[in-house]
Amino acid sequence: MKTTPMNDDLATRLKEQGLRLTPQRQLILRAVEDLRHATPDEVLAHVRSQVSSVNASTVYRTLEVLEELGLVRHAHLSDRAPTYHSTVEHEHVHAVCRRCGTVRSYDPAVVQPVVDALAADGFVVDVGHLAIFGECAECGATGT
Amino acid sequence: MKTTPMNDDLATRLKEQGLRLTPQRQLILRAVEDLRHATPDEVLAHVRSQVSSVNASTVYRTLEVLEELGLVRHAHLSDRAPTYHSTVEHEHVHAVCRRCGTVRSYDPAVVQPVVDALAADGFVVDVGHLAIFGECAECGATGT
DNA sequence: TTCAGTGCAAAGCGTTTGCAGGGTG
DNA sequence: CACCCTGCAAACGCTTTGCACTGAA
Repeated sequence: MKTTPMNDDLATRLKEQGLRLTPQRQLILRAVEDLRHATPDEVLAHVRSQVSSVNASTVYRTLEVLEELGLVRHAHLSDRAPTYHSTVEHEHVHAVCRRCGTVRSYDPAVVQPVVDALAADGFVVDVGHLAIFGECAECGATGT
Repeated sequence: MKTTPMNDDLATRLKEQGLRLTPQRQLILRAVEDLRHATPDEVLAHVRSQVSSVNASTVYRTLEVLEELGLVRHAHLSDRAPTYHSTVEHEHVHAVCRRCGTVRSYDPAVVQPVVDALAADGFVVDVGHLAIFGECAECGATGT
């Protein structure tokens, strides 16, 4: 198994928690990074394309661990499965077109006014989790 | 069955679409209004507390119809079931504390800057669907 | 050698669907 | 009296869980 910066990070954080470094955990983290935005199912498929026989429950359990370690994050970009992405990328806000399903990423600065407004109330917004639904330019232009 | 303004609205809109006014549809719409924010399951329980034997599938099908008619809306305030609310109330944005689960409603004005920013991109935000996750003042003050 | 991690299978939860009977318009 | 709507039951998609075995440290 090759060593990458992210892998070192994984190994370190796992050790801190008394957890173990396994091939599955490395592969699943790599899959999330490669796919950029992926559901557990897509992660499973990606991992299986490299190594046979990885179980779905392992993917779910691993994504949970990786999220606790702060290496991945998830957001709900559809009514169905959640979407995971690596925290190596910059934090971003998702805008999802409900008509065509396209996901656009925006800089967190876009929602800063909202964050500030709610902060006045003592509410701390989890920007990375934010999903904004609506209709994109292409779909809107096409008319209804 | 009593007649209310909302019920008249329901009857009218159903007729426009060639659909039928049934006791179930009236009860389910009323339940959503009474509960303010409710999952399909909670709506079902509420309706059943008044009339026995209403089926879950009827609730799902009816909520879908009511949403198409523009009488109710839904947002995803948890990782599980969606939450429905009546459109009689003013449109509002939801802020959900991930720690205690409390849902706070905010005026859409709070997110206007975001709406404007994305509008510059041709993206039309569905404000009513928006759910902002984070941590509320009480939970934040308590420390981690 | 220990105990965290895995695969497997079954169950869980929320939701959808096919069908036949029932009630609205 | 046509046909929309309902209840029922089964199936569905995604996720979680219990258990015994495996393998990392």
